[in-house]
Amino acid sequence: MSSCDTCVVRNRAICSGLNDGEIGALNTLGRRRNVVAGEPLIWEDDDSLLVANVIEGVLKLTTSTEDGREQIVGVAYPSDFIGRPFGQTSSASVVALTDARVCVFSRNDFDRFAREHPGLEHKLLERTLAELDRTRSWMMLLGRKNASEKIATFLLEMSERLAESGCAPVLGPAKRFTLPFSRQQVADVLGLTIETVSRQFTKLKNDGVVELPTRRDVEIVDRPALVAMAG
Amino acid sequence: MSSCDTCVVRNRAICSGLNDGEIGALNTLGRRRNVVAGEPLIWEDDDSLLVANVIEGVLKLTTSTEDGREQIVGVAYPSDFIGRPFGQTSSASVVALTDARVCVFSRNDFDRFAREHPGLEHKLLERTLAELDRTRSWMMLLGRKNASEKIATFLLEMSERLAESGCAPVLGPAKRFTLPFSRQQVADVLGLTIETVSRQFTKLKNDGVVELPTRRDVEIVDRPALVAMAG
DNA sequence: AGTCGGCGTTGACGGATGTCAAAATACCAA
DNA sequence: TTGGTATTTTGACATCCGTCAACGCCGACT
Repeated sequence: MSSCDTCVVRNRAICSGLNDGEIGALNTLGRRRNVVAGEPLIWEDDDSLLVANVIEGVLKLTTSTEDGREQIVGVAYPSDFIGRPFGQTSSASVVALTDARVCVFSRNDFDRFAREHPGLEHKLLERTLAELDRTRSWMMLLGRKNASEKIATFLLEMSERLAESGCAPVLGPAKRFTLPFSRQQVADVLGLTIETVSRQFTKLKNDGVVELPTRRDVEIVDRPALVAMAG
Repeated sequence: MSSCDTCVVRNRAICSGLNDGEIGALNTLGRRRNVVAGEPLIWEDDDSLLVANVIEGVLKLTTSTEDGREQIVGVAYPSDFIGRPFGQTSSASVVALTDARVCVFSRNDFDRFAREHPGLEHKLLERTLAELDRTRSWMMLLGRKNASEKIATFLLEMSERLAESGCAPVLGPAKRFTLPFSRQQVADVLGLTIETVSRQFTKLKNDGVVELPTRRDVEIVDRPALVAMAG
């Protein structure tokens, strides 16, 4: 039996552009792989050897300078596609933030298969265009927003992205959620230092806008205030 | 006679994925349009009504906050594709920086045509993936680089992008070029203020790294220094 | 040529955020 | 529970860059 038959992201990932026969063919090329939190899957500037669909978990895409500064340039959730097809090298590293399960393909196999299946390429194109939109709006945040606007925008985005994963019908943004990021990683997403992130979180807590029961859990108490802060 | 026959970007734009018959069909959907410097072509958050290929000139893609802050999130050169196919709204405004000539299509027409021509969609996918790579490396700049690193990186990128336009065989980065940006626009690309940009330019000039014969012209005198500064 | 207006430069100053260091807290394993 | 470690928080201080204001330059137009 094809493992695609039981895949929870079958209807949301780029595979949804394929019929049953095509899925079967693609299935022979890919394999499931578990990645534990903190483990890298793809290295920046390495030959782009593999691509993958995220089945479960959250991964970060990062770029780094030689002197060790890091910027998180993307976050991959279940059903997202990662890796760089049709190119020699990957421009970002991919590292699991939580334990994750992915469906990996060799880049060469995937490229060949995709070129023969326009439906798959179309889904990938739609996804890539959407990711580009999202990335561009993040550039606005990085270039033009101050620390408190960055934090507010970040928390609102998290409450939306982390709610989407459920299959429930349109439940809206989550009021309470668990961040897949450490404070340092939040800083790496927002182009801030860990100290600034920490101070901003403390301020939001003191102002009664959010509650922070643990290091990773967030409860949004005053969403309108957050929206106003996000700018 | 099809205007595509004489199009200077015919072999570099996404149209290069089409044969002569297909080009003829696409040609009936599109029309040439001139855009004068400063004129907008697409508005942020508007219904995405048109897409286009850039034939000549340079255009900026921008996003803005309600209170008027602006971030340039992309720059389109000849042969680049602009607009948002397969989506309802565009996430960025497009405004000409120089007088420009574009080949525009209604989004609906283009979407329909693209879905029927996988070769075109493939070219668009490759272009979108490359643009996403470029955008991500720009996020690193916005989030983690300081003013002098930003300026150095910017000038090096300009010297490469502005050299590419020629048909000459691999002439390498330009030593001397004319910026399509005002100082304010450079600031909007880099997430800085016009004053900081101006001071950094002056410093580079005083240090003998560049010469600035006019407000728009740049000559790179000490490229290795610039590369070292770019981080 | 003279004048006007936009753009760019320069200076003085302040504040937001980074840096460095220490303390506190949460998490984990025994 | 307890101890140990990594993470986070907090504080003091430094600095880079933004803000505000004045001035200068260059091109356009009469």
